[in-house]
Amino acid sequence: MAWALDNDRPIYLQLMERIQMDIVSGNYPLGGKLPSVRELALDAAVNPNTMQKALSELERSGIVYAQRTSGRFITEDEHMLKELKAQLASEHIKEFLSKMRQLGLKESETLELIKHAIKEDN
Amino acid sequence: MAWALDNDRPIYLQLMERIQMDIVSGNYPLGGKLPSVRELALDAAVNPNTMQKALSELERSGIVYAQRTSGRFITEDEHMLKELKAQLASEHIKEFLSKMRQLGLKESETLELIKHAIKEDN
DNA sequence: ATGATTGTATTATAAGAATAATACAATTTT
DNA sequence: AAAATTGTATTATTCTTATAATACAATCAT
Repeated sequence: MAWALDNDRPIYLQLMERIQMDIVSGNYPLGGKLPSVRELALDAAVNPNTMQKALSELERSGIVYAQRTSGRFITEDEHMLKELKAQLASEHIKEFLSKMRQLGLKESETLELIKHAIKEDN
Repeated sequence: MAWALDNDRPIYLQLMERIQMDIVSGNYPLGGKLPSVRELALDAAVNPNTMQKALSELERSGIVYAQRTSGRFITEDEHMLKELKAQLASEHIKEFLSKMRQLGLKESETLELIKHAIKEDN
């Protein structure tokens, strides 16, 4: 699948989020090896330096770790990933509800719209 | 209220969204006059040029219009604002559901989380 | 009439982001 | 042993964004 990047935010941030998503959702296996910087950069149609930046930033959160010459691996800490997943979901919900509130929608209205959208979506 | 800008996206975009929100939600009255560029820039703690850019961009969508020396006004087209509001809500929902799906959550789970968050929120 | 306020335009500067083109040391693969 | 692959580092260039400091013409308020 294409990487669907937009120009409104720094690309390296979008790469971070995408990779984080793929890890948390199990798209990349627990403890497994990530594709190399260069390979990921090719996939995303992005400069290797930009991908490198995204990955090294991800390391600071501990979700991945690099081994200098054999590659970069996903954490084996399952608990950490579950926590992260819950945290990301919580942030999305909070942000979404805030936006809908700012639009002047009542929570009941928002709930109805969501239900409706879910039905349509299939 | 402070304008709560972050550094992850261009400021002028965030200003546009904020002002659009305030208009659509009725925070600024239909057909009313907006504060001047300089005043809004002061409120937002932003350079006047940046605010000017945000406002002139907003004009392209027709939601506001400028009168060269008397100020800038909100459209009187109530129907247009309602359409815009519905469109923004729809976009937020679509984006939100997409993110939750990427996280690996089922729609039923998402729905439950939303209900839970709404209860907590008060 | 005078002074203040309006949107708008111009020029300059600084910082961040992204790309490009290499390079290197360490390891793994052949 | 040689070649390929790994993460990482370096230097340069371009583009966008944001700020800064003014300036101007038209209108409004006094």
